[in-house]
Amino acid sequence: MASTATIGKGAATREAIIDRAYAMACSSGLEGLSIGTLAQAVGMSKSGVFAHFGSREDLQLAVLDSAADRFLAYVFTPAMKAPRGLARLATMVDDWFDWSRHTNGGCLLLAAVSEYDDRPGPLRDRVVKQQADWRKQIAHAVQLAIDTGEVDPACEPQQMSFEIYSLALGVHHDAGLSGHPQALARGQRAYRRLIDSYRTTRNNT
Amino acid sequence: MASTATIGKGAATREAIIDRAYAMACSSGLEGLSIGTLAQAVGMSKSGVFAHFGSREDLQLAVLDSAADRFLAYVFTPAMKAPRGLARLATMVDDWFDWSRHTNGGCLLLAAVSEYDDRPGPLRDRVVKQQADWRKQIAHAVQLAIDTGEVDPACEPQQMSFEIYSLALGVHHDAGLSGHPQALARGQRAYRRLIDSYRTTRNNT
Amino acid sequence: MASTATIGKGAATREAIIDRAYAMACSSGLEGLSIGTLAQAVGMSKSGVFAHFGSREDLQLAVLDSAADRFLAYVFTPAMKAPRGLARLATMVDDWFDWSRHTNGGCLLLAAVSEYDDRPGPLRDRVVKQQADWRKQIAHAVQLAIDTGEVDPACEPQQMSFEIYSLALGVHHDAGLSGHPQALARGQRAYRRLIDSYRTTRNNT
Amino acid sequence: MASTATIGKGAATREAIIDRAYAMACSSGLEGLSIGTLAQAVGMSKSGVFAHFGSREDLQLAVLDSAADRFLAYVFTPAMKAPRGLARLATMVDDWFDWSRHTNGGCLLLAAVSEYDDRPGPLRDRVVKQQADWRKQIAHAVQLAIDTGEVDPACEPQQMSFEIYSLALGVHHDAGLSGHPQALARGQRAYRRLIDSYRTTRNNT
DNA sequence: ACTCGCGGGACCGCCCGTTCAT
DNA sequence: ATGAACGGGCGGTCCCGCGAGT
Repeated sequence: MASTATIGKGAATREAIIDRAYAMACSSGLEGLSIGTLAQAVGMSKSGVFAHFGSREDLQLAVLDSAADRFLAYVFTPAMKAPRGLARLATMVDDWFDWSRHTNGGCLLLAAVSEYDDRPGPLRDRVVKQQADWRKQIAHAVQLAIDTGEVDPACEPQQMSFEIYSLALGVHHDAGLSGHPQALARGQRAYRRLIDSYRTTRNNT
Repeated sequence: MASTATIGKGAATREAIIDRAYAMACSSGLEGLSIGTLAQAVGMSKSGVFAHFGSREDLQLAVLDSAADRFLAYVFTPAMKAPRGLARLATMVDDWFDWSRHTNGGCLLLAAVSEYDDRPGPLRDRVVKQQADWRKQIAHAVQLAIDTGEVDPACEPQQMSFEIYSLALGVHHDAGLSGHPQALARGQRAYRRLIDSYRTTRNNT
Repeated sequence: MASTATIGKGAATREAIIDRAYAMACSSGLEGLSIGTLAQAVGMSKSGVFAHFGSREDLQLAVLDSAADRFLAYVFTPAMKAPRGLARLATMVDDWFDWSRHTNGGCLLLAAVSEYDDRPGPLRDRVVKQQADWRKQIAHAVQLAIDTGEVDPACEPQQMSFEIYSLALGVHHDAGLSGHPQALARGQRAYRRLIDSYRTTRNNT
Repeated sequence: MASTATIGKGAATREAIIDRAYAMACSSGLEGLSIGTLAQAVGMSKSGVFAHFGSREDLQLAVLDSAADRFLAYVFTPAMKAPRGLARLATMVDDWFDWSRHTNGGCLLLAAVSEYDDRPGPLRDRVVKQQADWRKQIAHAVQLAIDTGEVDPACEPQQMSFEIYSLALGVHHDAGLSGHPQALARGQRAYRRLIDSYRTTRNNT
C-alpha cells in the first residue's frame, strides 16, 4: 500500500556493494578493484558479493555506470535548472570544476579513460560512449549559448567544448597534485578568459 | 681498453629490462606491471629480473624515471635549440602534443598521476616532483616569452602554463578516444587562440 | 477426477531434473555432476533443484537408480519375452552390447563402478548391489540354458556369466575408443566362440 | 665422481609429487586430483607444487605417463624375459590379472578411459594412444604364439587380444567389487578356456 | 508443497612478489 | 642470473541452508 517504490533486499545490498566499490575504485582504479577486498569492506563473503554480478567485469561495468550517474547528477542535472546560455554553461563548469573535490582519490571516469582507452572490450566501449555522450552535452550547451547570442556565432561548439573539457582536465590534474583550491582558482580564471575570447567578435580560427 | 664509456653487462640488461617494462607499462599502467610477465617478455627468469631492482616498487620507480627521460628528450631538449620566446614555446607544445602518438597506449607519466596522486609513498613523491619540475620548465619558457616582449607582461606564467598544460591534457585525452589527428588539430587551434589572447594587450584577469 | 494415476507437479519436475542429470552424468560421471550446471540446464534456480533431493549425494543416488531402470528396461525386460535358454541369453547379450551405443558418453553404471568401488559410502553400496543383482540375473539366464539342455551341465553359471560380463566390458571399452561398430563385431564373434565352447561336451575346468 | 646418473633436486621432488599424485589419482580418478590436496599430501605449498607443472592438465598428463610406465614395468617388461609364445603370453596375462591388486583403488589407466573417452583434449589423446599401443603389444604377443605353432594359425591376433583384454577388464571389475582372489580365479579359468579354444584346431569364426 | 532469492564457507586452478642457495 | 619454494591473494565455482513468496 506504500506509495513509494520499495526495492527488494537483493537490490538494496547490490546498491550498497556498488557504493562501496565506487569509493574504492575512486582511489585504486577500476582495475584495482578486488572482489575479496570489496567483500571484506561491505562485510560479506566473497561469493555473496560475487553472486550479484557474475563476473568482475560486470561489477566494473556496474560501478562505471554508477559513477556516470553520480557525475551527471552533480554536474549536469542541476545546470538544467539554470537559464540557457552562458548562465547554464557557467553553472555546469562550476559544478564540474567542483566535482573532483567530491571524489576521494580522483574522478573514476577520467581514470577509466586512461585505464581502458587502449584495451578493447566492454569496458572500453562503455567508457568511450560515456565520454562521447558527455562531450555532446557540453557542445549542446555551447550551441544554446550561441543561440542566445552570448557567444560568437563563428564559434564551433565542438572546438569550444574541447577547450572547456581541457580546463576541467587541468583542474582535476592539479587538484590531485597541488590541492583543489588552487586548481579551482586557475581553472576559473582560465574559463573566464576563454569565455571572453569567445564572446567578443573576433576571428575564431 | 676502449676510450668510450662502456657500460657493464649488468647495466645493459638492466636497461633492456626497463625498456621492456616501459613499453608494457604504457599500456597497462605502472600498477599493471608484473614481474613474471616482464621476465617472460625479456626472456629471463623472474628472479633474474627481480635481482636488478630488489623490489617491485624500485622497478616502478626506475621505469618512471626512464619515462621522464624519454619525455624530456622528446619534448624538452629539442626545444632548447629554438630561440627563446614564443618560438621555443611553440616548438615545445608541438612536440608535446605529438608525444602521445609516440607512446603505444598512452603517456605513462600522465597515467601515473591518476594512479598515484592519492596514494602516498615513494611513487607518488616521484610523480609529484616530476610534475612540479615540468610545470616549472613551462612556466620558465613562458617567462622567457614575456622577457622577449612577445607575451603581455601582465601574464602570470603559472596561470598560462596551467592553461597550456590543460590543452596538452585535452589532446592526450582525445587522442586515446577519437584518434590523434583530430585531437592534435583541436589542440593546435586552441593553442593559437591562447597565444593570441595572451599576446594582445588586454585585461588578463 | 481422472482415473489415470496422475503424478504431482513436483514429482514431474523431479523426473525432468533426473532426466537431465542422467544425460549430464553419462558424459561427465556421477562425480562430475554439479547442481549449478544442472539447474541451469533445466532452467531452474539452484535451490529449486536442490530442494528436490536434499543433498548432492541423494541426487546422485536418484540418478544411479534411474540409470539402472533404463538399463534394465533396455537390456533385461525385452529379453524376458524370448524363450528361455540360449535364445533369451542371446537376446540379452545383443541388447547389452548395443546398450553402450544408446548412451552418449558411456555407460553411467560402469563408470560408477570405477568411481566408487573404492570409496565406501551409500553410493558404493548402491553400485555394489546393482552389480550383484545384475550378475545374478545373468547367472540365472545361464542356468535356464543349462536346464533346457543347450549348455553343458558341467558349466558353472557364475563362471560363464563372468565371461559374458567380461565381453560386455570389452565391447564397451572399445566402443569408447575405436567406435561402436567394430567393438560390437568383436564382441559378437567372441560370444559365439564362448557359446560354442560351452555347448560342446568337453572338460569345463 | 659417482658413476650413477644423479638427478637434480627439482626433478627428484617432481618425481615425489607425481608418485603421490599417482596414488591419489588411483582412488579418486585423474579428474579428482586437486593441487591443494596434493600439495598438502607431499608437504609443500600449493604454488611449489604447481610450479613443477604449469597447469593442472600437465600434471594429469605427467601422472598418466607415470601410470603407463608402472603398468608396463609390472606387466610387460618381465614378460619379455619369458620365451616367445604361449609362455610369454601367460606370463603377461598372469601379471596383468595381478596388476589390479597392486593399485590401491583401481587401475588409473582404465579409469582414465572412462573419464576421457568422450572428452576431447590432450588427455583423451594420450589415453587413446596408450590403449592403442598396449593393444598392439598384446596382439604382437599373440602373433608370436601363432608363429611358434602353439596357436591356431587361423586365429586373428586382434580378435584374440580383444578377448584377452576383455578378461582383464572382467578381473579388474570384479576385483573392485567382490575381492581380487575370486576375480583372479575366474579370470585364470576363463583364460585357460580361451587358450584351449584357440589351441585346438577348429573353425575360428 | 514447491520454488526462489540471497548468502555463506570452503575450495578450486592460477599468479603474485619475494627469498635463498647455487 | 637461475631454479626451487613459499605465503598470500586473485577471480570463480562448489554445495548447502535460511526465509519468504505462491
